[in-house]
Amino acid sequence: MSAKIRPLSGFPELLPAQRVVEQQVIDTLRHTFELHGFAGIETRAVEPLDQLLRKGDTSKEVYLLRRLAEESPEGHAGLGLHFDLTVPFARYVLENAGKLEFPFRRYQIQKVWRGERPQEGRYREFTQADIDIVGRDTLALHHDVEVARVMLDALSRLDLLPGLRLQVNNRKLIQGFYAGLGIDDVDEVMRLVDKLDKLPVEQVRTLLVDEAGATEAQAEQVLALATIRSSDDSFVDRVRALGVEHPLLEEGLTELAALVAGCADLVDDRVRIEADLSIARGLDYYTGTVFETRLDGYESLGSICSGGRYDALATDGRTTYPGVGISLGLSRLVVTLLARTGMAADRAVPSAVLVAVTDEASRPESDAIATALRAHGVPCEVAASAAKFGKQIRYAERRGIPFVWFTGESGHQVKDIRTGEQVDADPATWAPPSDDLRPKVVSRTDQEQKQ
RNA sequence: GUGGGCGUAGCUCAGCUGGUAGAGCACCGCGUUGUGGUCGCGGGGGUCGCGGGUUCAAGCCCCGUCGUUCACCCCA
Repeated sequence: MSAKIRPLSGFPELLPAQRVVEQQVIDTLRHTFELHGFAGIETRAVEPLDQLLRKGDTSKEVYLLRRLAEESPEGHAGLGLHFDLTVPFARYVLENAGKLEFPFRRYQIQKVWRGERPQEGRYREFTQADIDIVGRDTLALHHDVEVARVMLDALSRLDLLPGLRLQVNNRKLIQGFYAGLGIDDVDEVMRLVDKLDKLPVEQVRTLLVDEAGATEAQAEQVLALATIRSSDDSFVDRVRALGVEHPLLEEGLTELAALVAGCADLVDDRVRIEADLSIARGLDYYTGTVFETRLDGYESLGSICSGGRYDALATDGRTTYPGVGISLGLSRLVVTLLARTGMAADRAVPSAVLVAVTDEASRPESDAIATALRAHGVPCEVAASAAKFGKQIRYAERRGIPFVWFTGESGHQVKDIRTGEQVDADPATWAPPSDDLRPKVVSRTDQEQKQ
């Protein structure tokens, strides 16, 4: 192990005090998902290559698996690391269809891998938190509303986040509108419209005409649709005012209006929902509702939480399992937030107490004190060495441990090293204030107040 | 995959027209023979990413390479 250690970008790793923050987010997500009755599952890290590549032009993103001494003609095992949790979930549903109850609601918080060129918020290994609901043959629209509501609830509970907005749209609405306009290359137009948040309108207009073969009039209407956004169902009238007619458009309008209305009661100043008719999503399997989520002040990150309705992702040829889901980019969110705000836990270890060791001969007595504290739920550790008490206090201070326990001729005493206050205490009953029991995340606003 | 920026101590960086590698912070020790933080004094730490070239002489110039970072592509 004397080889030179080099960092590897795109595979983010956290320090202990940062991991506390991530763990807290994971705990909140799991708690929220379970409150809504979603079952937790984990799928294997690898899928057969043909499964992974069904999704479309993602082949260059997939990490292949091979043994060092691979001898197969292809030179690999035909397996790849999964690059999202939706495709493996679709496979899982088909494989276990006979044992699952539908509609099946599950959450899944796991690592995924993509062969990306890393940059802020883009990693080669990262964690996603997905919720999906899958039905057999049919899945009612109210489940689209449900996944949005669950994720809004989860985001609301993550009070370390800045303001954000869940942007929703509907593929039927877009496709119906484009069909009503007589546009041929619907996918290409959607792809170009998706660039509106990066390119100026005029440039997108030019691209629509030059690359997607739209007429000037069609481009005009496409852009008019894409600029519509509203936090209530007023977008419906604005779309109708454009004068385009198509049955699919009507269906999309109805669905989107129901979705926005169905989430209205969960909105507050920090967490909002908005119909944004420029949202299209690149993935081709979405068939109705689509979601994206943007953090205020973090627009360059892109979406931190995306998903949508997919009516045909999972099918065994005889039965189709339509689904709707949404995926939170946990790493994108947490790693970026940590880096930009310096947010972290107030201590790097769980210990609330450091039990001092007077000399090595009496270490068993210190161990016994620690055992007594743990017996009633106080996380603690025993000093690593019987160094001078000043050193032991510094040991605690460096780690952010708020209390040090001393045992001497005068009996047991516990010292709050932040105030210097030292009092008599009984290891069988003493506990720190509940605020000090676990590491606390120093929140965004706390940090701003300190500065 | 395409294009640009940057690699000097654990961290942030300085290093002049090439001439014997520096600062601050952090870390360790002592002052302080068993209760920290302040202060003072002292100390340990660097194949200047790596390889080659030019030169009497390269951290500095040239080429390559690796790493990293940003933008594009795509996406969580």
